Amino acid sequence: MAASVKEVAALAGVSVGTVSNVLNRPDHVKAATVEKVRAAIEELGYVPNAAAQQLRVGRSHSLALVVLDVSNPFFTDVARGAEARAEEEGLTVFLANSDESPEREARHLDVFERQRVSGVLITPAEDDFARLEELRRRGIPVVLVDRGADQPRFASVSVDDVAGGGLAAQHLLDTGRTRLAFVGGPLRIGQVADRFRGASDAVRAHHGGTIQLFGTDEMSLEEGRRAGEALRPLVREGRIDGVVAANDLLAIGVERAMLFGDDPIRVPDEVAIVGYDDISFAASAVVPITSVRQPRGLIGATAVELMLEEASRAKGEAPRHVVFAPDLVVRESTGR
Amino acid sequence: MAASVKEVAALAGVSVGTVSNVLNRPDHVKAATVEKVRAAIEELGYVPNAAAQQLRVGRSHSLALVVLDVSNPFFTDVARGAEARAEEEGLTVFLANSDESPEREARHLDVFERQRVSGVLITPAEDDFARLEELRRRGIPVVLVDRGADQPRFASVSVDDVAGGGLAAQHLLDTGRTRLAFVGGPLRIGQVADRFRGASDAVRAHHGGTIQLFGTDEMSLEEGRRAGEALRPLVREGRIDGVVAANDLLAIGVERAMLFGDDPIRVPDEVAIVGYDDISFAASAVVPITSVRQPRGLIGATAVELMLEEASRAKGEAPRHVVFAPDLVVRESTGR
DNA sequence: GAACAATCCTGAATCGTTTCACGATGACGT
DNA sequence: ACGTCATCGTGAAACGATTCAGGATTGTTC
Repeated sequence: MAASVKEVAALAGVSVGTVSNVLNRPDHVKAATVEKVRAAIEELGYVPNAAAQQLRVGRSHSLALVVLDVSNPFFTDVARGAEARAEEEGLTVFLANSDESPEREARHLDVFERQRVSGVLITPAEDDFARLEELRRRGIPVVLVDRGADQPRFASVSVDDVAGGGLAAQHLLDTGRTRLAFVGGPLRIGQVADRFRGASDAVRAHHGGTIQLFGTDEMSLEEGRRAGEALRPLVREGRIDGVVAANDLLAIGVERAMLFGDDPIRVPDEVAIVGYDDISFAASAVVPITSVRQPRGLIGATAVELMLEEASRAKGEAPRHVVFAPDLVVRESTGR
Repeated sequence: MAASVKEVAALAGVSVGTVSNVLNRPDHVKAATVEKVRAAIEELGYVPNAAAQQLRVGRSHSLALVVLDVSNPFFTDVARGAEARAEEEGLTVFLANSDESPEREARHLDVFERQRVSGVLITPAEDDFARLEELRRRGIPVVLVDRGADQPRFASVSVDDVAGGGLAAQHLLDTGRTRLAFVGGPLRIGQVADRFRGASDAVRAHHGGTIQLFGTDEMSLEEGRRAGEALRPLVREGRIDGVVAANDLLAIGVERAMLFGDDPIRVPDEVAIVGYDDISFAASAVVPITSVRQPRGLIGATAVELMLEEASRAKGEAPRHVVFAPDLVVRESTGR
């Protein structure tokens, strides 16, 4: 069906090798010949067969990005950053969604391994690195994304969640709130634990500050609302004046619980709220929410960077770990 | 680096043909041999090279899904549906994001054509079908997603937006609201125009109903809020008692404008609101919002179906168009 | 035990590209 | 006019899997 170099060569009256040269090193070929070949390519609508190229060259000009949830803006921004950086290298990014399912993740990895992608950037659904070890042993560079700063065996790029939690709490302390609540959970999620630790440390370092943990089962708007209801009386009694939420959905939920119902609690006057992730809904909440922002695009770009490094890393060298510092986007929910 | 059939064959003491047979038609091979080969595959960690397979077989067991925005839940659900259906056929779905940019779209299509994907499912960023025609001429089936029910030359799967607009308005009429407003725009977006037309038709068919258009520049929460502010006095004066929004973000914005500020307007008592798309935020709005839902997973699955049909469609047959009817999810924002 | 069939396996050809050693051509200096 | 160099182009080999005509082996039947 589709034309091949052979047909192009025949039409242009040259050999297949020359067609290939026109495509890959036009300067090695006389201008007139280049023109002839280009014309033939045009006429036949020739499109190189990636499979043949890859078979010959051994590598595919593509890399895989396996994320937990494509509909999460965090990951789509990471993907955008990765695509931009990859494009500079002439690499295509295949985006795959594991939906937090180890089975789906495994299926995707299988496909990508058969595809001989030149690297895998992944946020693993579980803490089981056996499959990834295997991939690496077989020569496919692996980079952990938003995970694994503590994994000596893999390169990784992540964000310092302890620092992020600290940033959120410190901001509240700096603006005069001293009786804080941390809303988030479950604590077995590393990110949540780190954010809580960072917040606690900041409060401990501040003379006279306190922080209470309000655990949640998941990081949803509904759970945030529930936690907010529980917080209401404490705020009324003056025992809580600032809330650090482990993500923005929780923060929005907490804010709603405060604002609604009879006897509304004013934000930020009676209670200030800080979220985490800086999703677009944080900025367009009823009272726009201050939030901790992660450098998402940069994370993606760096992951590609590390992947390239891994590809050429010497046996002895240790994989590199990049940890970014988050920053704070201040909005009305903590204003005065 | 990676092992090939040849090495597996050598280790198992058989020919390459036999290894291939073990992989593809195990029943043509003696059980004992199968065992030997399997063991060799295991030992070498052999993974078939997709490029070589594809080169030989001619087709790639993959298809492309090019969407306008991966972070839009509509498309991620479509993708999920497509993946599920594709998997049944042993096909892998490559998800690509055009970000509404024709250039990015073109780049992706180039890559996919080189990859010889067995089909392209796409929501085009523009109404320029030249590139898609070309793809099809070169033997790659193309299916338009959420577009092109009016394109005689391409198969398509979409949702009846006229019916959806009608559904929304009819529901308001049925629950006793007769003085409606339609919020949405710009009207040059086909979907918006269709939804408005559907709503208008329903109102016109209802004795004594009216509907006013409130145009917006985009379909965002902020624009919804703006429109809501403009609607407030009309609601107060009793000249509007129901709102049909062209999407859920607008509906949420309108709701906020009603609910907040001094002198809140009660939803649904004073004004009822219907959104469109049924995004998760619609259900978790302050007053959960009634919304028109599209069968997203089904759209994806059907797109794959049509792609398969296209692949085997005879020259004379016309491409098929599937149009789904949306349905209504009733929530408190239109309750009594 | 010869003839024949069934079963199992082999090995070469093939897909489309890139690569590379080497041949052809022409230009230049002497 | 001849050797020397560049410059261009050629054509075959290679990548790894699949396919298929046909060879080898085993089993069955009279």
